[in-house]
Amino acid sequence: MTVSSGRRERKKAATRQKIADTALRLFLERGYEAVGIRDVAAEADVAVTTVFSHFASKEALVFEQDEDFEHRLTQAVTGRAPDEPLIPALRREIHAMVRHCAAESTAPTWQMIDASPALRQYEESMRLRHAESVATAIAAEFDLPQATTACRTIARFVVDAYSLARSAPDPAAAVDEVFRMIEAAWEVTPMHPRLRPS
Amino acid sequence: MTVSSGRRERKKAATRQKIADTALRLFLERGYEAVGIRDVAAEADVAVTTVFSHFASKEALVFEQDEDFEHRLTQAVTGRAPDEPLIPALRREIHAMVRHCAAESTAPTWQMIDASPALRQYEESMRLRHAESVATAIAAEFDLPQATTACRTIARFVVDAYSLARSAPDPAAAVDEVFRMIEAAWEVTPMHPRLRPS
DNA sequence: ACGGTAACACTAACGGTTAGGTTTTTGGAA
DNA sequence: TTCCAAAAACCTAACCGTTAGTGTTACCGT
Repeated sequence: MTVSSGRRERKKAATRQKIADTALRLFLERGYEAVGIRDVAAEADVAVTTVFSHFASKEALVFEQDEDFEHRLTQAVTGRAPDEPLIPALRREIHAMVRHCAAESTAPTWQMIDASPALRQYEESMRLRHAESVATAIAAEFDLPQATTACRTIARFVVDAYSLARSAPDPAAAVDEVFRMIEAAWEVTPMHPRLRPS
Repeated sequence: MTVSSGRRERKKAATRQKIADTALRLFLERGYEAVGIRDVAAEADVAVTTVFSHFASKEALVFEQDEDFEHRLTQAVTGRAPDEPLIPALRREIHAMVRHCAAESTAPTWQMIDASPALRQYEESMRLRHAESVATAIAAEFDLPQATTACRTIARFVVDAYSLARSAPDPAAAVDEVFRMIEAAWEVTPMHPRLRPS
């Protein structure tokens, strides 16, 4: 029933992937703004409406698999070692994300993103959505019924760290610098267990 | 020469204002997405191209005068009393801005903004631009040649405070809560004069 | 084999935005 | 006053992302 075992789903996934691959290739070849949705659809040999049935917008084509960064962040919160404090766990994950953006294979894509205001704006609002998820995960971690202002603030600061680091001359050092500040902010929070022994 | 006496500029400003007023009125009457640029232009009795020569986008019509929030923030940094510390000055200004959004007269506009994803996204990226200006102002205040990561981080946190407070149940309390965290972050920054006696 | 439904296609449009080129208004100089 | 250059506004026609409406095909469970 739910496991409607797979040719249909495989074909759907294949179509989606073909669209994403084609789009990214064209964007890198000719530049993001120089390529229209109609170009992508034609080159991928699908209808324009099919493109939009797989991706919510032109920008979403670029951030195809990056939507799972949200999952990695919430996972860093809920799935960390039992004794690992929250902030260092988040720092590790942000470090990994920043490193990934600078990696050989993905670097041209990120340069393209940095060069396009539309893409930068899309990424920022994507990160804001992610921050809300992180806030919820933090709240759950501390048995709060819902995300408090402190949760949401820490989450926001964490995605800020990513954003600030990416545009810094030394991204890794910037992550550490921002996280020193986040750690300090965290310590004046009701959630910080500074009064609880072990 | 530069003072090319004012009728031209006054007329231009008047046109701009008429467009902005008409747009806001229509948006509030019929809803933001239900009103097209062509409607605004017709009602303001100008051409569509004239609208776009005064405003960069449809969203910009709503944030007409809010561009000067940027000025108020940088002013809070550079124009504060000689002995007033940086963070409290910024907190005062954010408090004022949040209060302004909840004011009787502007409340419907802000409700409209909250109801429209396009407007919320536009506002967020506007605030990010503002954060960069604030970062530059902070850097100048500490005789830095350019904005460091710490400057940019504090600036980002400050605009986060605004954003988080606006969506909190008690905005004023939220500003204070977030600023307690910002203050803590500020104190672990190289710029904090904790080692300098008076 | 069959009926339902998910995926895809096609056409046509909508709405924000811009390019092109023209007309009107304005400020200042002859 | 008269005339000119520049600014402001206009008009038309499109471009491009996006969506609605309406089929058509391919797959899945029965």
